[in-house]
Amino acid sequence: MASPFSFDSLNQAQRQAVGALDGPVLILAGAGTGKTRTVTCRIAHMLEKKIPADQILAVTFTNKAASEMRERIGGMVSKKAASEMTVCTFHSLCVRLLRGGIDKLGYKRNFSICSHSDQVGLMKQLLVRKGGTDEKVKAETVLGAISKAKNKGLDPANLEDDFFAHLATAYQNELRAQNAVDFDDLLLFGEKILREHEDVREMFRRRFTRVTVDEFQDTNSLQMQLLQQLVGPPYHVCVVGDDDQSIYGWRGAETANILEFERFFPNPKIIRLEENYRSTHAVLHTANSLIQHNRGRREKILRSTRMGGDKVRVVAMPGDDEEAEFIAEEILAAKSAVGRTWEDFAVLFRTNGQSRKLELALRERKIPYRMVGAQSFYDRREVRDVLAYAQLLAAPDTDVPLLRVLNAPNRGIGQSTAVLATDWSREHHESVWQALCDPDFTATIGPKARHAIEAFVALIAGAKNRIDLNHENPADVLHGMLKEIEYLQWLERGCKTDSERQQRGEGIQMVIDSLRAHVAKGKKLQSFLDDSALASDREDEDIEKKQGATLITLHASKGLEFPIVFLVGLEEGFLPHSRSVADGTKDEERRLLYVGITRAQDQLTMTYCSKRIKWGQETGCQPSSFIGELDGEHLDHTSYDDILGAEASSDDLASFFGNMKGMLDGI
DNA sequence: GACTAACGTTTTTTT
DNA sequence: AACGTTAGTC
Repeated sequence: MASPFSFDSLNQAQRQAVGALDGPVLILAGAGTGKTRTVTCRIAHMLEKKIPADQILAVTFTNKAASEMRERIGGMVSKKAASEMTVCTFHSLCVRLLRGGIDKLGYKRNFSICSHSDQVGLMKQLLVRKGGTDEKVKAETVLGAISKAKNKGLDPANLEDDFFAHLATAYQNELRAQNAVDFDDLLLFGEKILREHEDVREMFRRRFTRVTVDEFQDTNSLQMQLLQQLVGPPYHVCVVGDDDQSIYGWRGAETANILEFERFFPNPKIIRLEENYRSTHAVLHTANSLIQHNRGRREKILRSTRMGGDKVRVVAMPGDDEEAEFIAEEILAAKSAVGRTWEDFAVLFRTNGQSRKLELALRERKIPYRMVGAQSFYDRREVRDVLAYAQLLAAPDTDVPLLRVLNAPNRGIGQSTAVLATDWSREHHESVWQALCDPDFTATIGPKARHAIEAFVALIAGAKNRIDLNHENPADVLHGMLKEIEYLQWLERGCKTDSERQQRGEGIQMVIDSLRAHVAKGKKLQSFLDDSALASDREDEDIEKKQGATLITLHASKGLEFPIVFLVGLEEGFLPHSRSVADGTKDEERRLLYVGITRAQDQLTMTYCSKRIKWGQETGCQPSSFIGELDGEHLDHTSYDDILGAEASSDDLASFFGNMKGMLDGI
């Protein structure tokens, strides 16, 4: 059969997966088994079988993954069909649902989505208001508990801790008063509407007859409930995932969804993709030997299609300095000897804090590198501020963004005035914005602050009118407003370095440009804010363009692959992390290491140190207990000294001096 | 209301 | 070591 998606190049199990279009299907796709290719082929197959593109729904974990999948399918079949499919995250699907029907739950359809920083801002406010005296709880802790409850289908108002329950109730009331929802509410409310309104549910089920969920091991129970509402008989639903790569349990991911799939959708076809095209036999054997120590998994053994391969090295290091130097030297040596490109190398670590020494060592040797993750774009101050202003132009009644920029730049509305406004708004059951607009309120304020408030209200209202009434481009209006208030100049005054100043300016420009591009596509300001709130937190687009060796956390490395991988800090307390040992989630740490190992295509080196600088203090380290779980057959357990000694006695003098230099530099 | 100094904290990260 | 937060001062 001649197909647009090269059916011939698929293996037995992959073909089975592509062919099984009807009824529930569970695809257990091990690392490197061609999961993405299989899923995209399967959807292409649907289109070939004349299933209308607009009936196909594919749910991914991130928006980035969604656009990638759409692109791949577009390349296989027609661009047109790909654009007619719905490929998105659970959250964006729910936004669409709620924009059309959230009024059923008593919210207005122009609701705003509370970003993470908005949530924290709101909770901090509540803590001050409710906590009063000595409560030492952090906003993130409370929000975490609320989120966990929501994702488990529990009411946060019934949290065990009375204080938390009280805060949760206040938090929810506050959101409702501001006509705002948080990320979890999107799923919660979406599920509720589907469950309670048969007409909406039936409409969705007729609309989407074929549902695919990718990265299923990362879904939580709320998402599972949502999926159940979304999919009706005859249950043409396909989920794809790997329980061994479930590393987001701390965020509520339920491996039960994948382990007990048949409980939710009876008699599924279960297809295992076990043929690995990525790694050498040595790497894969080592990975398999580790993951077998986990209980309660869907048994599967990855088979390598690439026999042999270099031994996996485990290297004992004296300290973290030597570890960084060693890896930098190894990269340098392998680059010139075997003719690798910088992009072939990756260094994986457990915590972001472990990257600093590595960065220094690489920089010293002029090895270009790219850090994935580290500083979140949407956490940058100027980005948050500008988005807050944009939010005010769309709906000024949302308090958190308003309070955020009320005095940024300083305009003489300080903390005390902000508190007065907030109190007034609560007493009168209105938003802070309404309070600021209310002459009865401003009359209670001193003349200086009153004039400042009037100017602020005029600024926002004027800009909003230019968009709503004059239909000017929101990007121009926002840009003009920032210019007018000299926002950038104010920000720059607080900068210490030129590069910092430049970065701030770029951040502002990026938001404006992004808004402009959005408007050019014919979308509204509100939809820009939705997308920004739901956008993946990282500047992913830029990372791929950047050149160099990759420095990345184990979590962020999932889904990626590299010819040569270094995995650092295999020490008890780091991997497994001490907190996870305390929480009794060591299995997840094992999966994390498993994910790290299976990133390697050709060569893998794991290191551990006897001592390490932690929080500015030298601490002794023990090798990770996971090292002992690795099967020795393809393992080469050595030490830093062994390797240096061996190289010194060989004829490779260049390498010897290279290492000497490395050691001296490290002192 | 704005600025500075001491203080405490530090896993992973997406929506 | 490095960051953000908070309390205290001008």
